[in-house]
Amino acid sequence: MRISALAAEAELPLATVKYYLREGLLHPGIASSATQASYDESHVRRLRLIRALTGAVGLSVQQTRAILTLVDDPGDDLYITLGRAVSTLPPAVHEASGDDPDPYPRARAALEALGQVYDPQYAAVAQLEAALAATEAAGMPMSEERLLEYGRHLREIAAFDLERMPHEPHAAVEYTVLGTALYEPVLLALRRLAHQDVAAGRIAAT
Amino acid sequence: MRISALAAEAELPLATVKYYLREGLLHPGIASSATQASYDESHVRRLRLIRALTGAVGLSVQQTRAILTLVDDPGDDLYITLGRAVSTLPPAVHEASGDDPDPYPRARAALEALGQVYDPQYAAVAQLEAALAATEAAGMPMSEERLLEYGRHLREIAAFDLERMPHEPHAAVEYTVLGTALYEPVLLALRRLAHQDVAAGRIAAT
DNA sequence: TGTGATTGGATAGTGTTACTCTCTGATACT
DNA sequence: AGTATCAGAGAGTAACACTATCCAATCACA
Repeated sequence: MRISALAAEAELPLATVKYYLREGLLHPGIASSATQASYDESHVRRLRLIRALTGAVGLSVQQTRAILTLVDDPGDDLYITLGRAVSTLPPAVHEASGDDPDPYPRARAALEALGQVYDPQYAAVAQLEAALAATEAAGMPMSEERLLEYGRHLREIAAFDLERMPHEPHAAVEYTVLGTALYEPVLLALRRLAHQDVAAGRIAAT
Repeated sequence: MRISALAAEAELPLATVKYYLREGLLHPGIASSATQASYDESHVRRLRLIRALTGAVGLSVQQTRAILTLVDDPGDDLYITLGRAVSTLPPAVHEASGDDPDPYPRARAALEALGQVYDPQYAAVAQLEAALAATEAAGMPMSEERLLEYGRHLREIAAFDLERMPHEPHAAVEYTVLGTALYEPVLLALRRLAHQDVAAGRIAAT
C-alpha cells in the first residue's frame, strides 16, 4: 500500500498523513526505493487511533505522541507508566513548588474523606486539586456529601475496569492507558444524558 | 474599584482583563467619566468564574462566552437551556446529515440497552456516538457489560445531582449548567485516582 | 495649577498549534 | 517517452489567547 492509498483508507488528507509521519506519531513505511515506501494495516490502525485520541479525547498532537510512546514502549512498571499517561492527560496542571508543606489541601481532604490511599506525586492529585479549586472559585464548591457520592461510584467503575485488565503485561498497559483516555468522553456523555433522562423521569412522575 | 485594582484582585494581567471586556465575557464597569469606570465585587467573581471555565474545565473563550450567556440570560425552559449548554461543551461534534435514517447507531443501541429515554436532537447523543466510535476505531470497543455498568453509576450520580437542584428557576439554571461543566474535571480526576487506589488495594491483598 | 500617572478604547503584534501547500528530484506505470 | 506519483523538506496559513503599544482624556497630588 502506498501513502496515497493509506490516506484514502484512513479518510485523511495526504498532507495530514505526512504531517503525522513527520511528527513521529505514525511509524514510517518500509522504503522500497528512494521515493517509495509501502504501508500496511498497522498504519491504518495507527491512524485511526491517532484520530480517536486527537478527536473524541481531545488531545493535542504532543499529548497524543506522549500517550502513543507509552503504549508502544512501556516500562516494566505498569504503575509508573499509568502515572506518566495520566500526567499527560488534560487538564494540564503546573506542579507545586517543592517547599509547600501542603500543596493540595482540597485533594488531600477529599481523599482522606474517601479513605483512599494516594501518592501525592501522582498527577491526578494535582488535577483534583485544580478541579476543586475551580468549583470554589466559581462559587459552587463540592460538598463533602457530593464528593463521597461521586467517589463511591467512581471507585466501583474503577474496580470494574481493573477486574477486566488483561494479564499479559504489554496488553495490560495498553488496556489501562487507552482505557483511561478513551472511556472518559463516554463517561461524560453518559452523565449528560443521564441528567436528561432523570429530569424526564421527574417530569413524567409529576 | 478601578480596573487596575480589579486586575490585582483577580491576580490577572491588566491586558487580560481588558481582553475579556472586549470579548464580552466581563460586563463593563460603571463609567464615571470618559476615561474612568468603576468595578465591584461582581466583576471579581465573574473573573474567577471565567478562569475556572477556561482553566480547569478547558473551555475556549468562545465556549466560555456561550456558557456565561446562558447562565446570565436563560430562557424559561431549563431543559432547552441545558441542551444548549451541553452542545457548547467539548468535544465539539458536527451534526449528522438530516437525511440519515439512523445517524447515531451506537448511541441508540447503548441508550436502549440502558433503558434510557433520550432526545436524538440532544448534543450529548452525538457526543456519545463520537466517543463510542472512537473506542471502536482505537480497537477497544465498549462492551455492553461495561456500558451498563458505567451507565448505572452515572445515572445514580445524575439522580444525586438533580435531587439537590435549587427550586428558584434562575438558580436552577446556574446550578445545572455550571454543575455539569465544573464537576466534570472532578469526576475524571476521581476516576484516575480510584484506579490507583483500587490497584494499590489489589497489590496489598496479594 | 502644573505634572506625572492612570484610564478606556482601539489597533497591532506575538507565540503556539494543527494542519496545508509548494517545491524538488527521483522513480514508477503505460 | 511521457505522465503521474512518490518521499522528504520547507514555508505558508488560519485560529486562538493573549500581550503590547498608542492615544487623548482625566485624575491625584504638590
